[in-house]
Amino acid sequence: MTFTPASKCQKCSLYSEAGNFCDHLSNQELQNLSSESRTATLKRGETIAGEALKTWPVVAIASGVLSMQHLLEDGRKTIAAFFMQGDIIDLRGISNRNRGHLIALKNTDICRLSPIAFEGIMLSNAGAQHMVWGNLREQAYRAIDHSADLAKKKALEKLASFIFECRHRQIEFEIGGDVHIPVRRVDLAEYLGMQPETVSRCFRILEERDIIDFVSISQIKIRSVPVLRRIANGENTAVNVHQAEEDHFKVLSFG
Amino acid sequence: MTFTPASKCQKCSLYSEAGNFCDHLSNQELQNLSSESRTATLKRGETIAGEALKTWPVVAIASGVLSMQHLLEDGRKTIAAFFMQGDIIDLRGISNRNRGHLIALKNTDICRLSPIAFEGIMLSNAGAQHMVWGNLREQAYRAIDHSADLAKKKALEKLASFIFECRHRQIEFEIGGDVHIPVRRVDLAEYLGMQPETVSRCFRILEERDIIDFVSISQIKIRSVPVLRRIANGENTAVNVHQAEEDHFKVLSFG
DNA sequence: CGGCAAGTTGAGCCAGGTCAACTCCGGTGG
DNA sequence: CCACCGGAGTTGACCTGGCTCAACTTGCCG
Repeated sequence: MTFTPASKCQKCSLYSEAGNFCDHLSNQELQNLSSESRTATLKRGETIAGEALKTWPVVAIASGVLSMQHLLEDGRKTIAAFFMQGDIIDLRGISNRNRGHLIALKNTDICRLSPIAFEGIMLSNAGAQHMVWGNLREQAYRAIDHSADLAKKKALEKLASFIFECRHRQIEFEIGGDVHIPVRRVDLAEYLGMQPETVSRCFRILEERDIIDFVSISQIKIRSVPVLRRIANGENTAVNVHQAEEDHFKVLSFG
Repeated sequence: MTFTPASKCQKCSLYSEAGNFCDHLSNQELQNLSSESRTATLKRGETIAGEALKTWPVVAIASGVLSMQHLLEDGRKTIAAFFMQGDIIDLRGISNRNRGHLIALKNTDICRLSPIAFEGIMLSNAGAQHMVWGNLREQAYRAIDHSADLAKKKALEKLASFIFECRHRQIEFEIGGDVHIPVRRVDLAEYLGMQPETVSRCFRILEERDIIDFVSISQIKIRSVPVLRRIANGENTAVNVHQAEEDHFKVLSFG
């Protein structure tokens, strides 16, 4: 029952798609890392147990979506971050404080990397180090940007930002122009700090104003990138186009 | 006019305080890094020019507070993250997108590290790599936690969380028990995504309920850590103590 | 084709935003 | 030493965006 690395790695996107972590490794490194690591598939709603994270604090995502969820005492739930294909989550030295839980939002393939093998590669393989370092920086600045979105933006603006975030993160060569929303409305609401009802209403507003079209519930087409961009950037004029029209009608009815 | 590393480094906290970056370097590394790097002092409100960040994208903070600020088109401003002593900000490959600006919130000493020297150290010095890696992870998870705070917490809960964040980040051996708020009310409001007026009101509520005391405007004493913790964790019972009393009065006046 | 989860729509309400007035405090100059 | 100033913080009164709750529609799966 000895597996060669190839058997589990060759069909894994972390190895087979350029730019991902395992793509940077030498055969020797891959062989070693592979034999010391454990793959798993999580179904939607499943979480990675806290115990498992202590011995396996480094998790690479091969496909799907993982979320970092925080739960308040009274049941309010927040999705603080999304992790997708290619992201490497390094929780070493973090588990002791009351961090959130890693929960799958759809079926998700992960690979728990051996911390020792991982650390060794990080010291000896400049290319791999560069990639992981860049990924972590990306995670950090993504979280910082997300904080900025949550802090002062209105619901519509947050949703517009989110659509751009999806577009930016999805693999380029997908269906031309369309943006894929990879999570349910509820998850989206928890990520953006709003209610599912509000998400629904805001989508409808964007649709009514011909800024986006729905191809399916999770697939949208941006009809006017500039307008959506201006909304995301908090430009009042963009949000108030509709408002201005209403004012116009009021003036008419008064005259 | 040749400076020995000692002249500018020996009085710098990045070198002199244990655990910071330069403390991990060999004399040779320090000498090299020092001669290739540039120190500077920013006054409150001053920013690091975008141009400078392209050639000097790695900034270490020796003292003071830097903020990452995002500006919306209509003037709304957000502080997305704080950076303090010991933090290393690595903006390589980030400046192209519309990230925020680095603005000092008080007089701040920084050191712009030579990217080349920095990269070299990261590849050869395991201890330094470990420290920087840990610091970046800390930044990432701090931002993720902050997102969780912003998303679903109420004003009072956010403020309580912030007090704990301050307590956690300040150097341990400071004035016993007191928590130092290192920024102005306005900055705090921008960080927590609320109005300065609301910050003020919430501080007053915490004070009225004997949960905190003000030693000075920027120095508070936590009188009940458990209660403050419960508020920060979003436990309704903690927030509603006051509410319950009011209900009681209502019942009385009705009877 | 029933049953359940996900999403949408509507009506009412409240936490916190907004605006304006006021206090407090450290610095400055006569 | 006091008068003055400007920036920071506080307080009060009012108003609204988005939360809440409840009913409804839609779509998926066995």
